[in-house]
Amino acid sequence: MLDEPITIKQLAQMLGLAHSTVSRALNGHPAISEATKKRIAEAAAKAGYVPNSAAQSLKTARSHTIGLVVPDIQNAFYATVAKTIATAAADQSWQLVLAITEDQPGREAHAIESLLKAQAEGVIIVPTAAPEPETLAMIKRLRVVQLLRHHPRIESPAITLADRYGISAATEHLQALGHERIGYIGAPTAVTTGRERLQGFLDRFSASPESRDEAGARIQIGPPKKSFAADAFRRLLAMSEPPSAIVLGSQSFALGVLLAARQDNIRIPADVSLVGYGDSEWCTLLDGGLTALSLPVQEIAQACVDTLRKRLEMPPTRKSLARAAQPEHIFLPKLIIRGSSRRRG
Amino acid sequence: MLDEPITIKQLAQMLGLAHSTVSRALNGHPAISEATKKRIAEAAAKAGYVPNSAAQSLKTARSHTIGLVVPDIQNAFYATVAKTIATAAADQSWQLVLAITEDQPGREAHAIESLLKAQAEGVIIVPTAAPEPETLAMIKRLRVVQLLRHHPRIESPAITLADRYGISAATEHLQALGHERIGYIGAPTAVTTGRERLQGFLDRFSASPESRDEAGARIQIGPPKKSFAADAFRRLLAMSEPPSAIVLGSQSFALGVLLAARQDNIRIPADVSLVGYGDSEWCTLLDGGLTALSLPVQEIAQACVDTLRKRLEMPPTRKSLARAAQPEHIFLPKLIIRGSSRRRG
DNA sequence: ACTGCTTATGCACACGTGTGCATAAGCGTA
DNA sequence: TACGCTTATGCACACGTGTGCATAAGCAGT
Repeated sequence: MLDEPITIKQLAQMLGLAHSTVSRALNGHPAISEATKKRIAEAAAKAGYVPNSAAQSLKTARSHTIGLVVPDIQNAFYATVAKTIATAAADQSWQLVLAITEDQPGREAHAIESLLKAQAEGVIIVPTAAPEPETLAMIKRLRVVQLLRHHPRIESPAITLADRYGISAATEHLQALGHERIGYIGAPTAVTTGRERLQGFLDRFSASPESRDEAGARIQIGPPKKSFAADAFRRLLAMSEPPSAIVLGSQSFALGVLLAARQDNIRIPADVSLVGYGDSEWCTLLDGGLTALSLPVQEIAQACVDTLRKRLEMPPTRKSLARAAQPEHIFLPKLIIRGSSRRRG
Repeated sequence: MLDEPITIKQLAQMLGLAHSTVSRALNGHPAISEATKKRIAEAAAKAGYVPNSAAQSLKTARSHTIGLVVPDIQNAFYATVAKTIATAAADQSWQLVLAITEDQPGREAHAIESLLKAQAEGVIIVPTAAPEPETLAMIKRLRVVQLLRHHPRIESPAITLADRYGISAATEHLQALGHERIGYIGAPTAVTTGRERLQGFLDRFSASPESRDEAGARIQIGPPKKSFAADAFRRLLAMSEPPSAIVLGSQSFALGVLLAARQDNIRIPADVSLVGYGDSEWCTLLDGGLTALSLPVQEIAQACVDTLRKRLEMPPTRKSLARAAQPEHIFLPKLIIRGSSRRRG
């Protein structure tokens, strides 16, 4: 900003050439002699010439821009995804535009509109529970890959987790340890992930209507915040027949529950067994560690990149894009058994 | 991509108007009647018209783009900064371009060049230890705010931490508890932060050359990785006269050290006292918690945004920008005393 | 000398948008 | 009717870049 940027025309004038020749030389056009190319390249470097990508985008209709739209970058899962995508983007000379929705459809709409204006070539998005109709219309005009959540009205490949299976396995693990009264703290069911996970929990109580009703009474659904987890945990333990084990349905809950337990002098697993959702780096720091569903974060992030890249290479016909709109990758969470789950004693 | 984007000309043609009239109407120009404005706005919404920001940038010489260049987005500190900046960016209708350097000058160069091409209006950067000369030249042409680190050859305001003071206070705390043999695990001194922190540690041993030499022998410098922290911790404890307390000089070290201690059955603080750098969310999860230097992350992130915004409003004259190049904000870390530091017994 | 072929370069236009200037329409006043 | 003033709209150009086409130069073959 201090120095006005140099344009290709000025550079050409300095060299006594037409700007078209300079353009071709810098883009490696075969019709320009090596000697001229070299001379131009050196002058460009010396003058600090940098092409204006707005002009390039306008002319070539290629923005070299991709978008990443996530609810929360402070979440370790999304941070890992962001890192993987940012690295891949740099390798491909893409520009990565980051938008954080905090699960608010308004912010989501803003992000998508901005990416549409910028003619983004691809977008990786974790959709909110209820995107605005305008947002859905705009998303149709972008090449999208959905991550984790899968909104029914967004036609695009989706990279998802077998959440229902995972929570079901976690619950089964507790049942196998003799626990009968099992609680569940889960994220809102407005999004697919929340629904799937709750369903996975309920699946383990489908034997009789009574057991199902009983399990239903020990369900706490709320926002993925530490504070909610702590409150929900205390509510569960305050029941007349409190659970002897609890399944957590979101990454964000483990810490809140553990801190509440520590404050209230509840011993894990002596008083309550616990299964968390998603490994945290501090999982092994507790005595005995936290039993948890481990998510293949790296693999998921890589799948995002690979899927997006494949999608970018596709011809932009309605047919081929629609054909590839089926969910492509479903990853399995893996139950890692550590010290926080123990046979009911 | 499925539907070709609609241009303002097509929209104008549909309405039987000149595209200039449509442009003025959409931008709220006073010379267009309210009735016409309304008609145009409705048609635009109906047709899903979205202006091409490349063309807008080209014409108006405003990119509405800012950049964030950080070493590592998985680090909680940078994640918080990213969140704050992303939120502010959305509020201002800026587009946020994220680049991750992993402290590699090559990646940094790539990021800066990309932002320069995109005519970014402002950049928040954590510079690497040794930016390439070309990178420095390019940075001169952008409006920059430096974060945490302060490279001497980058003329720009910097938001920094009083690292030397902080580590010095942490060391003093341990000395006040009767510890004499104190170890230090620190990040490389090629960057300002690493140097300042080490200096803060050494400051507490400047009484005599002997004490200084002795302290120097208990210093471990290496990459900010958990694995290095664990190794360094073990090396310190394997000394013939091992330290009774250790100061950690980077966020990334606490977890590595704690896990190594757990594996080796070293009790904290019974065997070794510990002071960490930076609060982690799990700090209070340990028995008694981790004594640590708490960083005002929120405030720092907000200062970045405020400083950048102020800088963007400045007239682009060399003088006014240079005048504002002095470091503007220095934040104080605050020592939070928890259970991991105890009187030497 | 003329033709044909390759190589190297310039001219002119296009991309989608914003904006200074000119123009047209409407309307009241002399 | 002619004039001036306001209001509403269109024309034409510019932003920086890439590219089809034309042109110029060089050179070999008839």
